[in-house]
Amino acid sequence: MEDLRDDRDSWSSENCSVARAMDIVGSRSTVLIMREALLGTRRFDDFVRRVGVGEPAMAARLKEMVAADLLERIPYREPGQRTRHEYQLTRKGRELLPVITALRNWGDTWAADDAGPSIVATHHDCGQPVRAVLRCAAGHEITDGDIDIAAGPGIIRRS
Amino acid sequence: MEDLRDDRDSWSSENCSVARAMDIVGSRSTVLIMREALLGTRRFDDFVRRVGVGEPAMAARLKEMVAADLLERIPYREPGQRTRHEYQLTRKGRELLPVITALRNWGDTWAADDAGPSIVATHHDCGQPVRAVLRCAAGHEITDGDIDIAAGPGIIRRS
DNA sequence: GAGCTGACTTGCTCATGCTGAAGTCAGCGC
DNA sequence: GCGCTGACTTCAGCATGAGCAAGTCAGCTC
Repeated sequence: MEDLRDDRDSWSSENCSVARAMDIVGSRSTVLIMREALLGTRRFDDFVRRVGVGEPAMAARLKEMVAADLLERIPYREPGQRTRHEYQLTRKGRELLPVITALRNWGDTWAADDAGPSIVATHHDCGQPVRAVLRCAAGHEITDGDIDIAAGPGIIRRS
Repeated sequence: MEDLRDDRDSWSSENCSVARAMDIVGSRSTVLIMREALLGTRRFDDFVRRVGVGEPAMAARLKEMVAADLLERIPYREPGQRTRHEYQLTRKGRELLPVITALRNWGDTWAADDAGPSIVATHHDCGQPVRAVLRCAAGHEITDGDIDIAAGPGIIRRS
């Protein structure tokens, strides 16, 4: 199969999944909210405190994220309390875990302070640290540079 | 080992690798420049055309990325041409491949148009598609939710 | 030495994201 | 039925990012 990189100008990146993903989760606060949500945070004021963003910004971000179907706004009720709403991850949101993990791995390696990473994700079954790695469908792990770029069905060729 | 999520308020996210990574590669255009760089683009005007961002913004972004050590500005000379500069990925930049790949996978699943993805990364050796997956150091693949959060050496406990 | 081209820079304007302070609003506890 | 609390909203105001148009600058070609 041809490697598309050999003729990068023959195709456009109009239909680019990376760009589309960035349009949805491209802002710093959205990513940090996802980090918190993946760590289990659900309530408005916890998000505000833990992400370190102001209330107006948080309200706006959460509204966007519910509209984008990353979070779901669900009513709940603790005994003796009135009904409130919490923000739960949808499947679409939960599937950002590899993205956040890859970002955390990279930050641990290239942007951590001397003390090292503050948190480590570990495999529940064996306790070993978890990382985002590249793997092909045949099960081979990818080491630097073993990748070709092939055309997918949604490619838009330039005239 | 305790799961930190059980007491999320006992530690702060001051020293957060995700936030630090976002401070460096958090903007849409930076990510799209990384996409292009990982696809092999090196020259200023190619970046401008392929990323679809204006020249002033591109010049500013590239300068930032060189300062952040994601790219290196290297002089080169084609025969009959004068000396120019190209932008080559550093190791720090190349190691963002899992992040971009995870983002592309997610975009393919959740934000692609009906035609499907426009490009597919394949393993050079076997031709199978490549994905970013979570794996622990013992080699187990992580399926949804098998993750604990443990304290790392850089954790900052709240007083 | 005039023109061309690639790689920027400058200047201006618009849009977005965030901040801080203050206000609103809905119920449960009393 | 008054106050409290959690969850917001409203209102300036600032900083950043991006767009477009135009200008600059170096050095190779002719």
